[in-house]
Parts: sequence; C-alpha cells; structure tokens
Amino acid sequence: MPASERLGSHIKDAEHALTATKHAVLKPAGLTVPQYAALLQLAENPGIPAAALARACRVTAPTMNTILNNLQQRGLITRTPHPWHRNVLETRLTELGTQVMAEADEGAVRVERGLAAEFTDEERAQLISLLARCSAYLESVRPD
Amino acid sequence: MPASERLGSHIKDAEHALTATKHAVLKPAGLTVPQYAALLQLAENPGIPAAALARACRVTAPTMNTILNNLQQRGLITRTPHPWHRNVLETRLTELGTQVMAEADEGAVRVERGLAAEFTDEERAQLISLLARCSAYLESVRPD
DNA sequence: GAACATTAATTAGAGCTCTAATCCCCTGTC
DNA sequence: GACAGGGGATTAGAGCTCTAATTAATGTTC
Repeated sequence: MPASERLGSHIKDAEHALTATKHAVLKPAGLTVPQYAALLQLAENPGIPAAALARACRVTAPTMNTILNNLQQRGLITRTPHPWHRNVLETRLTELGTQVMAEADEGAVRVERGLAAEFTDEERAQLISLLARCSAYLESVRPD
Repeated sequence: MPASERLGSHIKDAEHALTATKHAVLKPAGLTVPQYAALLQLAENPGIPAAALARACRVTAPTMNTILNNLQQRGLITRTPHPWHRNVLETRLTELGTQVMAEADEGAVRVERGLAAEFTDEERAQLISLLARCSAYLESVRPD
C-alpha cells in the first residue's frame, strides 16, 4: 500500500505544515508551539491546575510539567500552592507572560484567520466534519 | 479566538488520534511510528542514503540519524559504505528487519484500510483535497 | 478509624525533533 | 593542481513526548 494512498499521510502532511508555520510565526516571541498552546489555555483559565492544563492541551502530565518548567524559568508563569487543596498548584501568567502571550497570539491568529479564509463556510464545515470522523474512528479502533 | 474555531485544532486532533492509534498498533512489533515510517521507505527503496530517507519521511537529517541508530542497534538495518561515493552510506533492511516490518505493516495497513472505509470515494477525495489546500497555504505564508 | 481508590505532582528513562556547527567527499571551474 | 561549492554524515544542545513508578493529599467505604 503506497504512502500516497494512505489518508494518514495527508493528515500528517497538513499537521506538519501547520506546526512548521506556527513555529516560524512564534519564533519572534521566543515561544515553542507547545508553550504557546499552554499559555493560550492559561490566559483563558487563570489558576488552572497543571493536570487540567495537560488534558486541555492533549498531552500527558509529565509532558506539561516539562513545558511549565521551561515557562517558569523564563518568568512567564508562576506556580503557587492552592490555599485549600495543598496538593494542587495554581498556575498563572505573570505580567511578562501576558505580554509575550499577546505578542505570540497576534501571529498565531493571523495564520488561523488566513487559513480559514482559504475556504468557504461550507468547505470549512466539511473539513472539520471529515476530520472529526477520522478522529472518532481512530479512537474507536485503538487497542486498550 | 477560541481554540474550537481554529482549523488547526481539528487538524492537530486528527493527527494526534492517528499517531496514538498507530503507536498502539505498532507496539506488538516493538516499533515506534517514526521507525515504522523509515522501514516502510527502506522496504520500497533499498540502499537509499539517509539524507534521502530523511526527506522522504519529512524529518531532518539529524532526526533520521537518531532513528537509524536505534534501528541499527536492534539489528533491523545495516549501513554500509557506498562502493563509489565513500561519503555515502547505503542503508538496507536486514532479514530480521524485513520480518519485523512485515509484521508491523499488517497492523498499520489494517488501520489505513479501516479509516478509508469510513468514507465514500467522493468524501475521501474531498478530504485529501482540502488537506492539500491547507498544506499549500501554510507553506506559502511561512516566514523564512 | 482503617483500607481503598482517585487525583495531582513529580522523577527517571527512552525516544523523537529541531537548529547550528563540523567534517568529509566529490565535482565543478580556473 | 587549487579552490569553491554542494551534498551526505555526524555531533552538540535544547526541547517535546511518552510510559512507568513514586509521593502526597483527598475522598469513599466499611
């Protein structure tokens, strides 16, 4: 079965192009793509625990831990113990983090708007629907 | 701009589901997804240099070097100097590598066939076309 | 109250990924 | 022959990603 016949190849190609372009766009802000994803969730959900952040970004907790350590070293976030649940750390953007996030978001949103503008409303809905069916099927057949 | 409105999120979701399912399917053969991709190209192009292999798998040369080192340590491939161009290494599957590849390919192809079967011919063509337009746009706007 | 399960956080270890830099060989051109 | 350029291979270093295991706090069940 040649690679060009595999739907997976086309999905991977598009994701690869997406990540490469996002990476290039985020470079001026000094953020990686996963770092930007984490900051975006943090901006919308201040104080969210790292475990919930990991789920929102579709990565595992140790992965998010790695990303947050790098963000913390750069002073973009703070992690403080939750007053009630002492087991939980509240993660928040610093002032610097908010600034860097805003700068990065500008470029990222520009890419997303440009990409969306390549399609009609109907085409966009079709693409989202077809991709959702891919995800649903792939998850349904996953061993475990 | 919420994440659910971003086409990129849906592309990433599908790719994530694809990789996770492929990872699970390849586990019995003891191969990672990138290792399988490299072996698939090697099976179709015996003796291909690592640099060309990297291009075929859409990774950089150092990345492919990492993957090939792991495959070589497991005895699945050999890398021998090219008789004419002593600078080039010919990469080939070993007998064991061919066996492991065949075992892994069975599962991977089953996933691809099942995924393809979720769609009509027209839907499949639409999905491929829409994804290609995403890739083309994203590459066209990438800073460099 | 004691045993159990759940969830958060972290560490260890393997593997993938990139950019930047280096080294080497071959092939042009002069 | 000298020398520059292109392409293949490799190393160094940073970062992301996973699974597996550990530790701690919360909550449930008896």
